[in-house]
Amino acid sequence: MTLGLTLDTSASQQISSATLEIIEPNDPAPGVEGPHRLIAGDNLAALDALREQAVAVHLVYLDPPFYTQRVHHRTKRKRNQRTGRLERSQAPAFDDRWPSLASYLAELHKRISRLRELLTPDGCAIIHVDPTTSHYVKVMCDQVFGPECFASEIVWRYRRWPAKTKNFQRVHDVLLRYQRDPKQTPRFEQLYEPLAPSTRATWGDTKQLADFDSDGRRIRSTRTSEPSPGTPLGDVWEIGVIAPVAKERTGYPTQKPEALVKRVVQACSHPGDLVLDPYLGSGTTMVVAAAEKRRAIGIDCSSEAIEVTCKRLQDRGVPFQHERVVPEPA
Amino acid sequence: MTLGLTLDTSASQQISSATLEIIEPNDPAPGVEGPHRLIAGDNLAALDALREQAVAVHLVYLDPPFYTQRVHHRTKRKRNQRTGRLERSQAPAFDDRWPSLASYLAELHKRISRLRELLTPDGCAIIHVDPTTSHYVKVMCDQVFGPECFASEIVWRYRRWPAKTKNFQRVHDVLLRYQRDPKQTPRFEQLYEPLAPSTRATWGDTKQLADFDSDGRRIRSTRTSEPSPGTPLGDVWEIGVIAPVAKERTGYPTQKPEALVKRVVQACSHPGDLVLDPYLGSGTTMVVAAAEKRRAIGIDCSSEAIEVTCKRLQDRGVPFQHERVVPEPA
DNA sequence: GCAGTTAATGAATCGCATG
DNA sequence: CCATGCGATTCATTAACTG
Repeated sequence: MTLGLTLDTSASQQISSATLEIIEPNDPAPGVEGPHRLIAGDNLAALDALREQAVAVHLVYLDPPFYTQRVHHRTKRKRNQRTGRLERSQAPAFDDRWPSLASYLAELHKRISRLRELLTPDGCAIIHVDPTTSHYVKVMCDQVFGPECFASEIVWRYRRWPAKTKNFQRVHDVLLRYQRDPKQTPRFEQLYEPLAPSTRATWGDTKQLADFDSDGRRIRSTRTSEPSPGTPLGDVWEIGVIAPVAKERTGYPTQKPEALVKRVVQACSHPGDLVLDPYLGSGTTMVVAAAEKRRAIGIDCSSEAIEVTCKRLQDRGVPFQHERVVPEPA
Repeated sequence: MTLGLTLDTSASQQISSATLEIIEPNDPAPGVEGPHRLIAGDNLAALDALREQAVAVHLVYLDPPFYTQRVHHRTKRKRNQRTGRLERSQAPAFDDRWPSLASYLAELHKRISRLRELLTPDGCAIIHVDPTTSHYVKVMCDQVFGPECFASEIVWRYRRWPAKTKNFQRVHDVLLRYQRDPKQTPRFEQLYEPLAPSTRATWGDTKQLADFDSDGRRIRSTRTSEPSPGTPLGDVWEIGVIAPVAKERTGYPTQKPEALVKRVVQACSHPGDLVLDPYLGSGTTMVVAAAEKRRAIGIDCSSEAIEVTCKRLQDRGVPFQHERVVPEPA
């Protein structure tokens, strides 16, 4: 028995020779290495072009389609001038239908193989999936990175309306984190979360100190007066989904909360670093990277995605360079 | 590329012909179908023997070794009579070292294939793993049950002493739930968890009701006066690990909290049902099943496990039948 | 201004109607 | 009869409004 399925990855190695054409240039701020780049077009070709440009990224966050076998739509709202009523229109944003799980994984494999090569040795990639595909994606990623490069399975726990089902409500997504080189000290900024209520009740808000007797045996810990920053952040994150009426909501489907991406960016990169998102969607990664003083490259083939992101970056006053993938004739 | 690894499962089909010998019989309580059964010996042979007996179980919970590549020890505490000091001794409990991940999965595959056949059509199996092996185990289980039988990835989130690492703290385990037959209405008892604070603040403790106007358009929801039981239980469970000094602690390694197993038992079985645990360990499943008025079968090959469980059941006044696997000469 | 109240609505799943 | 689609369900959350 082979585990599950066989992927044809022979095509994974063929490098395309597309180039990136600058539609609207933008000069980086003084002292910064380059501008934010928004790239419209196929991410596979774009990644090859970035390799040609010897781009080195510190963090990749990718939120690929989840193998839902559905087309996802963008919702636009408009107030009807005559009636004064809010009206909604729908436009297809991306197509998540696949012939098979194997074909889905094969396409993802190509992208992840290339992403890996763009990473700095201390960089990492974070792949956002859901618990119906996460296991297959993890096994596939172990092949790309090596199992020893697997760093974390992060669980994003959210709250939402209940579904009518004789099963436990599905209320989590999964983020797989891989390091490029496990021998390097990873680029990692320690974040903290609040102490558990039981800990605060017993120990207050100051650090505990483990104590040992003369035989090296553990004895009762002592309270210190040094304030505790909280407990080091775990791999289960409770962050709300974007509320239906929140200002943050763009109408782009599958939009992820800024709070989630912000945590990824803060923990896995430093200010000035380069962050890449090859499935940009509504542009959350670029918005967050800019706010956190990182430099961002975002890629998406959906014109709806590019439109939403452009608008969002402009609204925030984030300057960026707009580019386009140009396939090279063979 | 094949995904990860190839398992030799040809041996999985060979059914052994072991029998179960009753060491100490026990009559079931009146009106109950049979006694709790504690079976010492290899679980593979025991499962074959249970099949011979046409045993049908409603729920399987299994907590197999996690592929830690270590031997795990039981800690015994004793007060030294002369010095009055607490002294700890260690005895090997189980060996979790494997030649390869493939061999680990192959052994688990054999057990899970047999477990599946013992399940009632509306029954389910819950496999407790950790996030370093869960993905491979899920892919393997998809082969045994069929991917459409996968019901839930349950995340057990616990709190513990932080480790010093340049990574997110690992604070979760994974429980994979599979149904025997997805066309059957699953045996599932709806449990609830408290409403989110924001919901209570806005809506109070009563149910909301969606409203629609005459055109079928959504209008504002109304408050009802019917009290809400809470929100249907999700697939992320926050349950504390057993504290190092808790009464519940037996000294057996990898012991799981009763609260965790209780939730599994309450949600996935009814009173009077038969619950099976082929990696019994400290006996938590039998203790919880008995307390929840379910009937239990526990199997373990470790004499330390059997000893701990016997003591624990006796301390709780739970009567049980003690049996032993007797390999049949070929 | 601030706090408390009210309004608006996403989207998972089941069950039933429809083709 | 099987596939498809739509209606019903109902927490969770923030924005807007009100006193």
